[in-house]
Amino acid sequence: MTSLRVKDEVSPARWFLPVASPYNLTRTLSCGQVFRWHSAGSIATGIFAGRPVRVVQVAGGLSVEGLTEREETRQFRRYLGLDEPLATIEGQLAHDAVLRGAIKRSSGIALMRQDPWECLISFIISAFNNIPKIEQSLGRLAARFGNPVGEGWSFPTPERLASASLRSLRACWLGYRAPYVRSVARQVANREVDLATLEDASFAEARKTLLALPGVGEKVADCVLLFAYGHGVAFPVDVWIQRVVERRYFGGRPQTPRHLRAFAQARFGSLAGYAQQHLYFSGRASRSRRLAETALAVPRP
DNA sequence: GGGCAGGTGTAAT
DNA sequence: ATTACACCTGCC
Repeated sequence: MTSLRVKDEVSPARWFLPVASPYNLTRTLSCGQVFRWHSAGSIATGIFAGRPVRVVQVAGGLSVEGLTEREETRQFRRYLGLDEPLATIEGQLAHDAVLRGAIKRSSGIALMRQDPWECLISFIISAFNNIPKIEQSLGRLAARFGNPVGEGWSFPTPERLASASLRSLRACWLGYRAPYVRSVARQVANREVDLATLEDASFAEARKTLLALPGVGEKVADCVLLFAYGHGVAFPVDVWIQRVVERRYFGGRPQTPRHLRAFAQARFGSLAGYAQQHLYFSGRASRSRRLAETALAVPRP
C-alpha cells in the first residue's frame, strides 16, 4: 500500500496510511511490546526516528502527524506492523480453540519492528519489575541522557549510556540493573556486539548472541527477537504467559518455562509470537477485570 | 505498611 | 540440566 500526503495549512505534514482490517493501533501499542508510547483516547503519541509523532486510527487507516518524507512513512509502516497479514494470521491461530476465544478480545494486535537497542534496554529493565516503574525508569533515562524531542526526549544512544555513572543510572530507578545496562551499552558502543548485523543472523545465532549479554536471559532475549528482529517463532515466557498456558493447555499443572516454549513453538510454529501476544493480552485483560471488580467491592474509607 | 512485580545471575546438586 | 536464593525499589 502507498501513503497519501494530505495538504494541510495548519499542521506541517499529515499522512494517511491505509491499513487493512483487523489492525488495531491501540491494542498493538498496549500489549506489552513498547513502553514509551502514550495513548489518550484514540490519539497515540510517541517518538519515531527521532521525531515526535501523533497517530490516530480512522476509517481505513491511520492519520499520522510528524513524519516528513515518504521514505519515513515506509519505515513507520514496518515499525507499527501495518503490513502484517493479520486476517490470515488470526485465521490460522483460530484453529486452536483457546486462541479462538482469546482473539475475540484481542483481534488486531500486530507485531512491531522496534529499534533493537531501545528494545533490548527496555526489556533488561523489565526484569523482576512492574510496568509503571519500567515506564518511569525509561522516561527518566530519556530525560537524563536523551535529546529533547518535541515535548519529550529521544531514547539515549549506546555511547551516552556507556559513559554514564552507575550512580546516575540508579537515579533513574534502575536499581541492581544499572550495571547490566551500562555493560551492554559499552559492548554496543565499542562494537563488541553489532545489533544491526544481527538482523541478518538466524534466530538461533541472534538468540545466542543476545543471551551472552549481562541481564539478558531467555525471556528478555525472546522479547527482543520477537519485537525488534521479527522472529515470529520466539515465544517469551513470563509469569503471565506461564499462568495462562498452564491453565488453558495443561489443566493447571505446573510446567517449566522451557517446556512451555517448546510446546508453543511445536504447536504454532512461526506464529508462536502472535499466539503469545493474544494469550498475554487475554491474561492481562482478565487481571484488569478482577482488579476493577475488587476496587468496586471494597468501599473506600 | 508489606508483599509484590513482564527474570537473571550465581552457586550447588 | 535442574533447583534455590538474592536482588533495587516504587506500586497497589
